[in-house]
Amino acid sequence: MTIRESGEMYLETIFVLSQKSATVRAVDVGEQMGFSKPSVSRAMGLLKKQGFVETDEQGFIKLTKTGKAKAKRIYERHTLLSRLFISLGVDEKTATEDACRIEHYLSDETFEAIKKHASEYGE
Amino acid sequence: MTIRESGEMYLETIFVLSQKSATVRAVDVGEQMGFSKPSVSRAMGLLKKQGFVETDEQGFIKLTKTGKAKAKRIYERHTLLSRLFISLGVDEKTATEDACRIEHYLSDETFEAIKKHASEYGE
DNA sequence: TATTATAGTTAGCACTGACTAACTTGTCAA
DNA sequence: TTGACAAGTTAGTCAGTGCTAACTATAATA
Repeated sequence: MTIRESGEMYLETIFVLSQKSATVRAVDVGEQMGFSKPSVSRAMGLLKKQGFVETDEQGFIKLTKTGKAKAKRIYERHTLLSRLFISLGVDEKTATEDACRIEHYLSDETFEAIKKHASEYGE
Repeated sequence: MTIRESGEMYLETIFVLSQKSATVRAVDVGEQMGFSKPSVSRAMGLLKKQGFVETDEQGFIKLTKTGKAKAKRIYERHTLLSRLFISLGVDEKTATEDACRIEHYLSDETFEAIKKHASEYGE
C-alpha cells in the first residue's frame, strides 16, 4: 500500500499546520486544502490505516514518525523547488503551484541532483 | 474538455512511434506503453472525440494538427528535462522516468524558465 | 433545558483511467 | 474452405479521490 500524491498533500498540510498551531483538526486541514469534511475524514482514515497519522480523543491529528518523515520530505521539495523556480524568474504564484504538483513525482536521486545544482548555482 | 496526463502520454507515444515508423496502430501504442488493447481503444476514442487523433480504414492512427502540437509540446519537455537531469548526474533510466512524470505538470512559464537556464548553464 | 453551531462520519455519486473476458472482423495458410 | 491468429471493440470491474446529503455527537448559548 503505497502512498500517493493525495496522501502526500494531506501529510504536508498537516505538517505545515502543526508548525503554526499546537493542535490540528480535520476541519483545519479541509479549510487549508479547500476540500470538504468528508474528503478529509476519509483521507485521515486511510492515513491512519497506513500508519502515517494518529488522532486522540479530542480529534486532534498528529503525524507519526513515518508520517512526519514523509511530510518533511515533500515539504523540503516544495520549498526548494518553488524558491528555485522563483530564482529562475518565474512568478511566485506559478512557481508555487508547479512545485506543489511536481514535488510528488521526483525521485530522491533527481531531487538531490537538483538540490546540489541549486546550491552551486547560488540559488 | 481538457486533456489530462493520460491523454498527453498517448499523444506523445503516438508522436514518437510516428517518427520511427510510417504507420502506427493501436496495438503498437499499447505495446509501447505496456497497456492493454481495450485501454488503448478507449483512449483513442476519447482522443478522436477531442480532435487530437484520426484513424483511417486500415486502423492506422494519425495525429491531427492540434494533436501533434500537444504531442510536440510534451515531447520537448521530455527530452529537455531528461537531458537536464542526466547532465546533473542522474542515472539515465531515473532521469527519463522522472521527466516522463513531471513533463505533464510544468506550466509553460516554468518550463521556459528552466529551458533558458539550461541553455545558459551550458546543459 | 432546549436550541444551535461545530466537528466528524456514513452512504452514495462522479470522473479518471487502468484491467479482464468475451466478442467481431479481417487476413492468411493448410 | 476452414481454421487460426491478429487487431480492435464492447461490457463490466476496480481503485483513487474528489463531491453532496444526511446523519451523530458534543459543546455553547439563549
